[in-house]
Parts: sequence; C-alpha cells; structure tokens
Amino acid sequence: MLDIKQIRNQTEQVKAALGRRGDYDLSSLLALDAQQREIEKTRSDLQASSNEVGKSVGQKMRGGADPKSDEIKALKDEGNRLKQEISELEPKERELKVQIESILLTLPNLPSDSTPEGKSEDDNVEVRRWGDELIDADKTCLPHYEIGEKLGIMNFERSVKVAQSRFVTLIGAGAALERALISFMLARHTDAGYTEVLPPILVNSDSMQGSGQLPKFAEDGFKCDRDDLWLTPTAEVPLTNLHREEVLTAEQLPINYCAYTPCFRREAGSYGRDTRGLIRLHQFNKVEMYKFVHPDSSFNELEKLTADAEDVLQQLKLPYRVLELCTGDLGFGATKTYDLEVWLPSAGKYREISSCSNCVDFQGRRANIRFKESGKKGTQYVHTLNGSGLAVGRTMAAILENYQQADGAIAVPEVLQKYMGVDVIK
RNA sequence: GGAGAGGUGGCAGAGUGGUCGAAUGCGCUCGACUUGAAAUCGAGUGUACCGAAAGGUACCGUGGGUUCGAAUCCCACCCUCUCCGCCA
Repeated sequence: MLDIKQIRNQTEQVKAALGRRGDYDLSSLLALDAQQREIEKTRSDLQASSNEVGKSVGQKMRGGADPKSDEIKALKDEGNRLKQEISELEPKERELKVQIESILLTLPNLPSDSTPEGKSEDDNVEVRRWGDELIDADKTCLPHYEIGEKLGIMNFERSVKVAQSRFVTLIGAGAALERALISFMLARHTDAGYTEVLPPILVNSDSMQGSGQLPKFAEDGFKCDRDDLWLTPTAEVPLTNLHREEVLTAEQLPINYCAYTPCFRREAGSYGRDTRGLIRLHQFNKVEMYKFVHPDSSFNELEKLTADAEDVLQQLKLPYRVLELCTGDLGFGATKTYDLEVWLPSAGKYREISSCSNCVDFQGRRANIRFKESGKKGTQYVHTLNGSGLAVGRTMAAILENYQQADGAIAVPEVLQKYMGVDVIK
C-alpha cells in the first residue's frame, strides 16, 4: 500500500512514478482524502466539546448538584445536541475512509528510479549470464515432460484423473529428486543464515491482503469458502504475515526466513500457455526466501537475496541469466525485481525460475509491520523482500533437460547425489 | 462438535458508570549513591491521527447499543485456554 501522506504531499512525484507503470488517476482519491480530513477535524472538535460537557456534569454531580436541576439539565441537553451532530458526521467519515482504503489497496507499488522503462516482459533488461549451456539447442533434445514420462518418474494423465489438468504426480526417482532438491535448497539457505520455517499453507483473507494478493487478485487464488481460508499461492503470504501487526525492534532486523511450501495458483488467463509439463501447474513446490530489513539496507539486501538464489543454480551447474524487470512487468507489490531464468534446451530459451523483489514498505504498511529504533520516537515500517530459491518443479525440468545423457538417462547433479543416494536416473 | 473460563500497556496484574490512557509490580531509559557493579533512592517510559506549537481526538479482543459520560452496563461476533468427544 502506498502512503496517503506521500500521495498528498508529493502528488506530482507519485503520479510520475505510477505513470511509468500505467494509467492511474489520483484526483478522486485526493478529493476523498481532503473531504475526510475536513470532516475528521470538525468531528474531533465536536468530540472535544462533548467530552468537556461530560466532564463538567461529572464534577457537578460529585459536588452534590441536584441531577434534576436546570443547570445539569442544560448540560445534558448540550451533550445530546453535540452527540446528534457527531452522529451525523461519523458515518460519512467512516464511509470516506473505506473508500480511500479501497482505492489505496488497488494501487501498485512505485517502481524504483533504476527500474527500466518498458511495456512488457520483452523490455526487461538482461543484467548478466552464467554458465555454459550443457546441451546445444540444435541437438535433438527432448522436453522434460517426455523425458519424465519415458523414465516413468512423472505422470500427467493419471493426475488428471485424480485432480484435473495442470497437476502432476511424481513417482519413484522423480519424487525423490523433488525431495532432494527441496532438502538441498533449504540446506543451502540455512547455511547462508536464513531460518527455516514451515508455515501454514492455508491462510486467511487478512493475510492475503497483507502481502498484496487481495483484493485485486482474488481470481488467481484457490479458496476454501466455508472457512475464509485460501491455499497459499506462495510462501511469501504466510511469511509476510508471520509478523503482521507487530512492532519489532531494530536489533531484530534483518530477519531472514526460508520456507518450503506447496503453492497453489488458478493460472486463470493462461489456458493456452505451457499446457504440458512442469512449467505451469496449479500445484507446485517452491522454496522461498524472505527478509524483513531496515529501510536503509533493503536495496543492498536485494542484491544479496538474488545472489543467494543464483547460488542454487550455480551449485546445480544450471546455466541461467538475470533480468531486471521493466516497469511494465514489475509485480504489484514490488519496487524492483530481478528474475532468474534458467536455460531450457528443448525450448531453446531461458525460462523464469526465480523472482527476487524488494517491496520496500509496501507490504509493511499493508500488514502493519513496524520496528522501533531505541532512542528514536515513533515507529517505522519495515522493508520486505522475497525471492524464490527456487521454484522446485521448474528446477527439476531444467535438470532433466540439461543433464540428459545420450542413452536417455539423467545424470544426477553432483550436489544432489548425497540427497538422492544415486548418481544417475534411468 | 459439547460444556466451562477468559481476553486491559513490553510482561504480570488491579480496576464493575465520571477527575481512567488506565493503580501496583517487573522490565526498560536517565540521574543520584558506589572505585566499579549489585542493592537502594529519584525521575521518566504505549501507538496512531490532526496541529507550527499549545493542545486535541481515538484506542482496554472486534463491531454495534444504552448514557450528558463506558475499560466498567447490554447485544452480536472473533480469538485463547481447560475439560469431554473425535482424530494424524
């Protein structure tokens, strides 16, 4: 959520920054805000008078005044009159606040100054590449889902029977490889100083709003209606909300979490895309990294977070590139994002496998997560960052394709061998 | 799911209609005493919004109601705990 004060006081800057992402009209928001403030001022003055009246009645009564005296009666009448006036303003003020809030909740975060200009993913800027492509795109290279089905380690058809399309069942070495990847990633991150968390994966609507999924993206989520619970689309949701409505101390920061969770997405609006394989499923596994940090360090922390995600790919010796997202492709809550794309030889292109974002105070304000610096008055919102480290299914896809051997077997990446207990899948 | 108890400041805990944003204790900060520390003593110590400031408003789980006035009374809801039932 954006800061209404900033919108009010630095309107032109906010407009310009939002304008880089799309078309946003702030005039009605500002008008509502001005109205609300005026009503609030009037109401709180009336309230002060009313409190005065109440106090003086109390004083006189204790002083032995007759409750039926004209003096007391006059005060009560005055109190009633004020109450009447206040009660007329209150609903208006409340309504205005609701309207303002609902507009604020739909405004995306402001892009950072360094975020490149652009309309779509085509305008993202490549920052660097890493690794040699193990397999030439020219060479006959099977897509991961064909490899998987041939080896009997994944099954899509039966998953349709069990659930529906866009689900997978992993079997034998496939299931073991997925588990090995999760363990390996978590081990890597905990070594790097992240605390492992296994959070609830059903989350309530307040949590979904706190991290930015609601109200705007309700269509993307799976919901258990009877209970006001949603299946988490990403561990970012429970991790953000772990500290919702809290005031942390500056000494507690930074807080670094990593978490493995299944993730659930409807993938509405992507019916034709990536219909086969592990790339776009309704349910997938992900290891997420998450940071709560001091505002001074969040951009620096984004570089570290991205490096921690890259480290997983490097350990697995998977070629990848790093993109900085342009204004048109930036996620709703993010101010600056690096995407990691892994090389998929069957497609002859790089595919997103991680997204690392600095949300600055956007989620902190939404979820009311603050911190206090000793000696300083008041509180500040924490900055939050999230990054996949990594999407597990897509990592498996990359491994199957990049590590396939001439005989159709899959070499197990060295760092996974101790988790798998074998060095080849055939 | 059934029965009962309860939700008050960082924590513990008092407060059952008025001067209560809230006693007291602990914690924390500053000061005094001390060679230093402990102990002791003194002062201070919530958050948000409005305001240049003085100051004002709101907040005692949440939302409504009664009243001139609500932490306190009434209604609804939420949550937590204990016991029973069910259960990985």
